Amino acid sequence: MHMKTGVEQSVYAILLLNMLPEKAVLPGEAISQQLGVSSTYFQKLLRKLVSADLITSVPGTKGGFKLKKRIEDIRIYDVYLAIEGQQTLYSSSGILNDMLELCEEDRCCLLSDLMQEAEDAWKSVLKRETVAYLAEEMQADRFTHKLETLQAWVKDKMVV
Amino acid sequence: MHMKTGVEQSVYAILLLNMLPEKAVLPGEAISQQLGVSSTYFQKLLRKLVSADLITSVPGTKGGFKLKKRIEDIRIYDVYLAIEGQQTLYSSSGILNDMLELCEEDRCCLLSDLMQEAEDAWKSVLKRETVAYLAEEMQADRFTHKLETLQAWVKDKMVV
DNA sequence: ATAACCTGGATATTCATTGTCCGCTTTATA
DNA sequence: TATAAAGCGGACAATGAATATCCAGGTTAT
Repeated sequence: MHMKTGVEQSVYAILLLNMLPEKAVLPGEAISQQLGVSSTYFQKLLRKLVSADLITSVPGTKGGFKLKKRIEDIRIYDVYLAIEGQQTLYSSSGILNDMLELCEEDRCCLLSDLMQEAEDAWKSVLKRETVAYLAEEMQADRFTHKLETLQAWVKDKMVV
Repeated sequence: MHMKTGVEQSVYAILLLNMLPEKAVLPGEAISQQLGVSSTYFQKLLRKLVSADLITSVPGTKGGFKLKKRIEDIRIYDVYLAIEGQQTLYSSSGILNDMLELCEEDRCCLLSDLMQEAEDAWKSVLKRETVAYLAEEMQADRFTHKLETLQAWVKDKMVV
């Protein structure tokens, strides 16, 4: 039981895209390189973010990706949902139904309600904070110099 | 990101063992059959429950498994921990460290704190209820007849 | 002594995740 | 208008964790 690495990667990709000036885009290849992840695979994750309306893509020369929403409007949960999808953390395998030989209408799982409640509690934390919250955290003093380097890199790699 | 099926299986195994009279044990083979799962694999899960001090095993002829704790003292979280272990739901892959070229002492992940909080919220629900709570749920009227059948099966398969 | 059970290690299988590849469309620019 | 650079989507391969099997040991009742 472990969260996909794509969620973390996507969050940082969004923080990168947030450094872009208006109208500019960043090619997927560049993003992948900066994150240090497989570019062909990360393109697939980027498309999931596009499908979830978190970012937009521009095809063609001078194409790339940019934010569709402001980071204040992107909850961590939105990123999780875009990458991992709707599947629940727990799903019954129906053991009890077999053990008690329950008919269709009586089918149940003693754990489902509790697990659902636990999952809701988990999600509620991810729904509480947005990516903007992380951007603020990144403004810590000890990072300022490093951040400037990163912003310079973005200016170098961005197009239009 | 999905919980192992072994957690659900283990919970129902514990409920089965709870039907045993004092001193009696139930062979692992019988348990697996009742749950409808691979017996050789489930033996491994049973040993995890033994390591976690939730159940005890008796080797030799007339051997088997029985509860070590009362189900009132077994939290759902205990079962989860026994099967899935201590690993956290989220662990940083250190992307930010690479992006900002942070030295050892500055290493950090913006997501870690939030994810830890979410996980704690999730765990707190699993820590709240015990297996006894599930046993009560199972007492629902519509199950009474089926439960008697199950208890008869336990009496048939138990030893000593 | 034997049979029935648990134990622990080595190993195989399965499956979701991760990663690659290719042909396609779109668009800036020469 | 041709070319190059980018995203799109599907087919496919590699990886690794979860699941499953097997076997050579221990233990204990009969």
